[in-house]
Amino acid sequence: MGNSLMDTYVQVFANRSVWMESAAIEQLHTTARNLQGIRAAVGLPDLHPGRGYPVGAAFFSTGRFYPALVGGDIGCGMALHATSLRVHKTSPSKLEKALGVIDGPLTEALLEEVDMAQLQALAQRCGVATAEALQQSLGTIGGGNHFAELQAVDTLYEEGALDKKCVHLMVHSGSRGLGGTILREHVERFNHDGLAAATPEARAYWQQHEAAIAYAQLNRSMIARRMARALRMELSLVLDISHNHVQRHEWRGESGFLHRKGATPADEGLVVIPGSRGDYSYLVRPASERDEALHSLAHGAGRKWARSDCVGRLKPRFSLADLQQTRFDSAVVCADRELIYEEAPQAYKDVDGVIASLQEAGLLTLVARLRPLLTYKRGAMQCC
DNA sequence: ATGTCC
Repeated sequence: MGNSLMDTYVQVFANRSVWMESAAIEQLHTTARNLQGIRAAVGLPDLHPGRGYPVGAAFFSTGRFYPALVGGDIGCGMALHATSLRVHKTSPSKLEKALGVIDGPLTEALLEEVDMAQLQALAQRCGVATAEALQQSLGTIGGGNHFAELQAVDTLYEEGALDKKCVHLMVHSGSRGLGGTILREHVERFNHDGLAAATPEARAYWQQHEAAIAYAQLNRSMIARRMARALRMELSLVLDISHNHVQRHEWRGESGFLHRKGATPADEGLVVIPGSRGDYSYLVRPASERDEALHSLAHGAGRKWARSDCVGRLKPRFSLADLQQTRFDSAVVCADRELIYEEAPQAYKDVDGVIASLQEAGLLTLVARLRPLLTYKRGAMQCC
């Protein structure tokens, strides 16, 4: 039983310059066809194949929603902070030295800043983790495409949008183990069938999902605060936006559910679209009135190569030292030899093509371009 | 993606 092709809107937003895997397009169509109640599926230009469902996509459904479509990293997103550090007073090597290792659990001093009652309440609401477990991974970046990056404002397209003198901090992380546990327990009970709206099961998932969203946001905030402490800088939050979630949503007169799987909301104000760790990131203004891309934008450059192909493709050409610096002379801290190959700029699409695609479709205007000074992926303690 | 899988 599938959805009628006539009633299902499927659209990919990418110009000819963007690397696009046919497997990802197939996943988009298969998902739109096979999950009951899907009315619209949109591929953003960072679209790439995922485990069954594509990443860089948004799906609108009525009557049911699909936790498996959100995936394991519920609440994953981007935060951007302005800092009190002056660009001209610092350098990648200074930053790297001052930062040290920030992978492990938070220290006592930082934990004092955490609202333990909030953590307790989150643990209670999600029902699958203790407050102690949540505290253990709080303030940790994680693996995969997650990172924290200190950046300089390279170009301002909107005058006064950011202070060019200030270093900015971008954090990409999520709910760590919590979201994965919620998804695993859900799939054990319901497979990939999704949940009918307004049932007790739907309400139960919704509560866990809300807890994971809040935990992911708190996690990003604590990552920023531990970096602020190490670098003796003040923070001022510019934005914090999740790109993995499901929301109640109205689309073209129907009310239903909007799933974003690596898709940034276009209806929550300014957002950031990061490039690879050796590329620019963009602060953009979404065209919030436009509905043809399901009120969503790309959440990054998008992978070009599968993780499993990266070491084989890049090791003959690039040493570890090559990958620890970039064309901008920024530093990449990543003590995990496999991860640094998987996350090499070559493994990602060109972010300028991704941005241009969205710009040409009238889905955004540029606000600022940010250039990496130091990207923190994973320090020495955790690896091997 | 992963208090991750070998």
